[in-house]
Formats: sequence, structure tokens, C-alpha cells
Amino acid sequence: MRDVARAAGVSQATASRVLNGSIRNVRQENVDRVLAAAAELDYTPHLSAQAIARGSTNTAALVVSGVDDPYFSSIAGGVTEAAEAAGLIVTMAVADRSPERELQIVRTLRGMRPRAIILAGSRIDDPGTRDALAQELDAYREAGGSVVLISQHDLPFHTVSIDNYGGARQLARALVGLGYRRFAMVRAHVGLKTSRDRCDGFMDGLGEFNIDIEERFVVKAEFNRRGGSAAARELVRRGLDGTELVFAVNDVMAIGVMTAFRDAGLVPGQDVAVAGFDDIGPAVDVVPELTSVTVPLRRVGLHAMELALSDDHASRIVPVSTNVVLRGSTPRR
Amino acid sequence: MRDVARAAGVSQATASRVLNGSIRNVRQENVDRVLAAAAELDYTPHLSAQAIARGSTNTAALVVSGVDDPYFSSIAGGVTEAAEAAGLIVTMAVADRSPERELQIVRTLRGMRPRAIILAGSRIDDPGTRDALAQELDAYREAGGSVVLISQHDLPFHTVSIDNYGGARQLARALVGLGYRRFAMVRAHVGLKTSRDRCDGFMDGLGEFNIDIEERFVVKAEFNRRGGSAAARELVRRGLDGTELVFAVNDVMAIGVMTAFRDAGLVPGQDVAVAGFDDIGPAVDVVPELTSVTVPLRRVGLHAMELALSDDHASRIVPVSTNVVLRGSTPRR
DNA sequence: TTGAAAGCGGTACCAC
DNA sequence: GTGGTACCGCTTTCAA
Repeated sequence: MRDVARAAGVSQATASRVLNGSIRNVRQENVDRVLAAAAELDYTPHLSAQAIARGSTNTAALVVSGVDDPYFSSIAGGVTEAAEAAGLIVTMAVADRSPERELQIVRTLRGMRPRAIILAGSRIDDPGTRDALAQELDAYREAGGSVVLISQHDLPFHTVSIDNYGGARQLARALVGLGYRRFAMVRAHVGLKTSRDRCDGFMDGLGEFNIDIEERFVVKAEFNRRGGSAAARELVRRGLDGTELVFAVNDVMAIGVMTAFRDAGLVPGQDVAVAGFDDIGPAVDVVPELTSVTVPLRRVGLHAMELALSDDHASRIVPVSTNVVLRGSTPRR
Repeated sequence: MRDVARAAGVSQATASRVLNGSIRNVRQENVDRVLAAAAELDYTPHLSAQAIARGSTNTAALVVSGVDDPYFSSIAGGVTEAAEAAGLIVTMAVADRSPERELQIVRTLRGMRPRAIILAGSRIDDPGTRDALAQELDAYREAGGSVVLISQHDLPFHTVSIDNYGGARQLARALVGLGYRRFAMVRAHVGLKTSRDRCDGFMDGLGEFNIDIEERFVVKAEFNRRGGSAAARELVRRGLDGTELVFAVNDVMAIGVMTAFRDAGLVPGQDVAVAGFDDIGPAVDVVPELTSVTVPLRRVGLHAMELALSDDHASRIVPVSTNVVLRGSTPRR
């Protein structure tokens, strides 16, 4: 920038004014000269320098637990869209591996002094790590940052809350309404609150009709497609034994379940019904189309970013409702 | 940091040494004091400040044309994995909208002074914008940055080159080998080099057997699932007229094609075969499983990052080979 | 309207 | 080993 100023024959202060900041108090002639010089020298403002001088960045950080997963990539899509609209650059980190990793990521990200940190799908449940995370986030907010959680922690921060419990409960009711009585469930490990809420909702929904699921028909697996397949194989191994419908706590798992069933010679929707949760795009590409619970993922991302930018100091909770969609994978019995 | 130094009773220089930099030339006692003070004050180094002082960041930028697309999210997964391993933070931007947008993004990203800028799936083909992009990237490299392109431009930068042409050609051969003779093709607009290469390869592959595709059986559509569906509907409208197989230039389009066919009362694989390209995860979840050409997307991302970090000055090209996988959607005739 | 100069939060060279 | 100090690239008073 010094070079630009020199080339334009003005002071650096003036150059700064026209290149960024308030153009209005600069004589037109100088504006032009500076702009010309900048173009000539192919000048790009050094964002870090700006950040340090201004005391604030135009960055937002997003932590997901996997980009490959349509669930997160849809949310990421919403977040980036909103960020872009607000003129923010988004930095994305994948915490997949472990809670420790997530904690470390947040710590690093904090160093960038982003305007906001958005956490989607954290898997932290271990009290120790969880407190450490909370403290880290708190310190960040203390320093002026804005924190948004997407449907997970019960921590005192802005939260976009997906109605996992309610959606699953509605789903259970709807399925019973279709005539199903004997269920199996594919879930993730207990540490994952999203999975837990969906299970609880589903169970309670069935409970309304005095239906229960036997222990042996509840199988835990990884929270992804592979996990779904593995769980389905496990169910087949244990013996489906009259099970009419398998509920998987998310669509990618449900799709894995369907594929594994097919591989085992069972026709999904016919021999055994399958239902999932999230209503991700591919849900309608499989055969039969997957019954699920719609979660407006992209919108969740948008909301998260909006929340992040609204400088409400009180930690708000934005609820996002879910909606059952019945499709071919759960025909009326 | 000044506070930390003061609290520890040492100079800021020493604090800097222990917090970052070389710990070895500091007396153990002071190391401990500084560390303690830092923990107490919940100190986090200001990355921007470090960047400006050191003259370099630990950031890498990734530009994709859509996060929702499994193609890009797989690549993004690879990139972030490699970045993480190298201790880099990745900044992701979505250029979806337009070439101008992409150009603008690169310009902004450049301001962050990332170590590398990785461009995946750019859609720029308009000579004007394209040159502007090239110039922008060149200036960036001139300033010490490292540029990596993923399978698209023929620009003088590091490139991870996916063998689109060869893969499509192999696919064509394999399909003819299965007994197919009458083809239709679903492609994106001409500006998209990836699509173009795949079309060319496929055509040339058929050409080896003196098979051609009539103009009316080639339909252009958006490079996504919706585009695929629309194209399939268009084909049905025009009259399939004996078409035995539809080749879509990527899997998401192919999946869209299958779903649309099914909606039109046609059974994919039976009434009309379908083949795609990329071999994304969901390819094996649809029924029948989709014949495709495997592209090791995640690995592509890893390679890209490696290329970015290898400070080879000569612009290298890393070829990534592709591999035909025949599945149920294209049964032997 | 413009320029000089004092930072912003660190790093690193240099002398002690 | 340690501290003083000159920057890094830019913003923003403050005076002129």
C-alpha cells in the first residue's frame, strides 16, 4: 500500500482512505490516481493487517464433523450462503476424529478472531472435554465473539434447535398409524445427543400405543452409511424375527440399512420397511423412496449465521421444526 | 501477550519465545511461569498478528462450486484432511453462482495471504473472465503463493488432472462390450470442460466401433441432480425411440436420470440402462446400482494439497487415473 | 481534504 | 538466556 500511495503521489493515509474506509473525504482526482495505481500494482489489501489495525476480522468459522455427510454439507451450504451475503469469509474445520480434536480446533479458530464460531454436530459428551469446550467458547464470547450451536449442546449459547425429539415422536405415531407394530432401531452411540433425542422421541411415540422395542432389536452403530449397513447385517444375523420396520436415526444410516438388506436378499419396503431422519436429497433417489423426517438443513445453516450476526447478548434459541414425510419405504400395512 | 509477559514477570520477547517460537533458549523456570500466566489469562495468539509479523499465514484456501455436491464435498474432505495434517486452517468459498463470483472470491481470498489457493471445478470458460482469473492467480503466485487447479483449466499452474477423457472412452468401450449399440447422452453446457472431456471421450470410444449418437439424443442440462431429471424427462418427451443406454456426464445427473425414468414408468437397467461418472458414494445405494467411472475424489483432494505444499516452482501436473465399474444399471444385453 | 504519527499484537535481530 | 527495539501492513486520530 505504501507503494500505491507513493505511485499515486499521495500519503499512505489518503491511499488507505480510498482503498478501504471512507472515500467521501478525498478529492476526486486523488481517488482516481490511487485507484489507478492500485490497479497498476495489482494491490490486494492484506486482510490480516486490516484485522489487526481495525481490531476485527470479516471471518466466520464453521466446525462440522464431516464434510462428506450430506447433513453437514447442506448446513455448510446454508452457512456459506449467508456468510457471503454478509460479506464474510468462512473458515471450515472438520472435527470428525474426536472431541479432543474439536476442542483443539475451536482453540485454533479462536486465534483467527472470527466474528462468529458456529458448531454443528459436535460429538462432545464426555463431561471433562465438554466443560473445557464450554470454557473455551465462553472466553471467546467474553472477547466479543459470537457463538452458535446447531442442535446439540445444552450450553448457554445461541442455538439453532432442531426438534429431533418431536420429529421422531411424530414419525413413530405416523408409522403406527400405517399399521406397523413391531420395530427395530438403529442408533448411534449414547454420547451423541442428536441420536439420543431421536431415539427417545421415537420410543415415546411408540409408548403412546403401548408399543416397546426389545433390547435385541436396538443396535448401535457408527453415525454414517457404513454404520447403517453394519447394523442391518447385525439385525439379520440376530434374526429379524417378525420385525416390520427398522428406524434408523438418520437417513445416511437408513440408506445403508436398505442397501445391506437388499444385499441380504430382503426387499426394503416389502419384506421390511425402513425409515430415516433428515430427509437429505438422496432419500428420494433410493428405491423405494425413503420415509423420513424433513429437517430444513440449508435453512438451519442460514439461521445459524443470522443468529451469529445478530448481536443479541442474551443467548437465544431458534427452534426449527421438523416434518414427517411418508414414502414408499413404509407402505401401509 | 503483553499482559502475559507482565504477569510472568518476563519481557514480551521471552513470552513470545515460549508461547510460539523456539522454546529451547529459555530457562525452564521462565517457561513454566509464562505458560502458567498464559493459561491463567486464557491467552490465544492472534493469528493475524502473527501472520503480519512473520510474513506468512498458516491458511489454505479452497474454492469449490458447491458444497452440497458429493463430488466437491469429497474433494473438500481430502483437502481438509491433508491441510489438517500440515497444520493449516482451510478457508472455503463457494463459487457456485457465476464466473464473476469466482473471480471476486479469488481476489478476496488473496487478501488472506493463504499459503495456497486450490480451485476445484471452476466453470470459467468465457475468455475474458478466464484471463482475469489467470492474471489474478499469477499475481498471487508471483507474491509467493501456490496455486493448484483440480481438473479443469489449461492454465499454467499445478494441476491435479482427472482423466475424464480416458475414463469416458473406456466406459464407452466397456458398454459396447456389453452389447449396447444405441446411446443417448446427458451433458452440461459446453463451457464446462469436465463435461466436454467426458463427452468427447465417450464419443471417441463409441467411434472406435463406428457408433455415433444422433443429435436429438444428446441433451444439455444443469450439472446437478435436477439437471439430470430434467434431461431424462426431455428425452422421454422426444421419444427414447430404441435408446438402450443413457450416459450422464456425472453421477448426480445419472441418479437424477434414473429417478426421472422411474417416475415416467421406466425401470432403469431394464427398460433403459444408465451410466454415470465419478462413482460417488450414493452410486451403490440406488437401484439398480449405478455403473460409473471411479474417480478417487478424496485422494484428488489430498494430492491437491500435497501439490500445494511442495514448493516446486515448475507447474506440475499430477494425473489421476479413472476406472470403469460396471454395475446393475447396465446389464449385459 | 490531507499527512504525520501512534498504535494493533506479535516476531526476531542484536547487544548485553 | 534475556530484554530492547525496530518493524510487519494498515487504520485512525489529530493538526494543519
